[in-house]
Amino acid sequence: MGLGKNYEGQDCSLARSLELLGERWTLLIVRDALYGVRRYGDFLSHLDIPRAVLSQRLSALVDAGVMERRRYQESPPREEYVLTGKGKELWPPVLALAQWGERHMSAAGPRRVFRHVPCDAPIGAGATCSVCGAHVPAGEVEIWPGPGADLTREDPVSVALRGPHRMLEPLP
Amino acid sequence: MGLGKNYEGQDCSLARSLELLGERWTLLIVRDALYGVRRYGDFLSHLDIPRAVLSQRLSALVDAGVMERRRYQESPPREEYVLTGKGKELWPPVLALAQWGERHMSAAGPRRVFRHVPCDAPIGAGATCSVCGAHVPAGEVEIWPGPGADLTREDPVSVALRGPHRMLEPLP
DNA sequence: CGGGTCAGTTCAGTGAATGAACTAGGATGG
DNA sequence: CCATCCTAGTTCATTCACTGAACTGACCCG
Repeated sequence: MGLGKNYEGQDCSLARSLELLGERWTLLIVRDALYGVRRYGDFLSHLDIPRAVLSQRLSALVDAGVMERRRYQESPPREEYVLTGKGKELWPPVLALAQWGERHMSAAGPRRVFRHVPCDAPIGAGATCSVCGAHVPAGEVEIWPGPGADLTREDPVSVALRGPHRMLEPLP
Repeated sequence: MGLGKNYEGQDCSLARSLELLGERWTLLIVRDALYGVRRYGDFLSHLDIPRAVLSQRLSALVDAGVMERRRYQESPPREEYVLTGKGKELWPPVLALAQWGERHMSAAGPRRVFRHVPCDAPIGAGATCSVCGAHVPAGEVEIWPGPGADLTREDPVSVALRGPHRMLEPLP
């Protein structure tokens, strides 16, 4: 998507968001990051994204302050990408889009189920807990495979997500 | 975005949604439709979108059951595009993305303010009313210009949005 | 030294977006 | 009745972005 090139005339915060997030692949990268994916190679194998695009998108997310690139070992030097606070706040829109897709685009039932850990209760509309009713931050969410989950993928991230997993905890 | 071409390997409802909604311009068209825009020419002048792209996107939205194309006058024959129930349910994700943009991408303050009409109260996170706490459907929302609004645009939709407007009501 | 891994970059080919011009059905006005 | 205008598109050449494959470079292991 033409970064900064087009949506500029739009008098709308949605357009501001989409200049960054509306690019192909970008929201899927953020979703994976929320799940806990941190390494270049894991994004690559889980998303099946061209390497050049992944590099460009990660740089854009870092430049926008949504992710942070940091060295997690010195020898050999290895970088990881983690969400900043700004990035973690993308959890409600990502969930809202996923829930819409689940209701309207997914025939086989939910692929993933999200639970509020303190309440051990499912999460409903607007990222609120169905028991305590509070807005649930990403860190209090556990991801479970749902009935519509695809069990054929063999990349490390897909394999790790066959069991429950706390969101934002490193994966795999 | 490669419709049906790429995100297919993705085991995720978000990817299903993005195959349709992740294409350039599509969510902005949905936003305008939520505001009440219905006619080809109004989308065109408000969005500054190439005609060919608008035609393709509207067709895709109609094919996906998000919008409905219908004749609103016979002579001369004129078509309008209105959101279906499935389309109106995109209001929570659209709002969530716009709110994120407002918090993190908009320096000048909110461009638009949304109010829950029965309660006359602002709408908060998760498309819930800040007074009654209920989930607010798009039809109960009124749009007001906010402090960051751009008052220089002169297309009919921008002009109409300088005053308050009930969402989904025909615009302009 | 040879082979392997990780994290990228480079590059040619393809497909989509863009803007301008064109089309078509009907209304409007003199 | 002819010229012009309006709305809603389609067509087309150009530009741009995405894609997949190959390549680079830093480092480790045996």
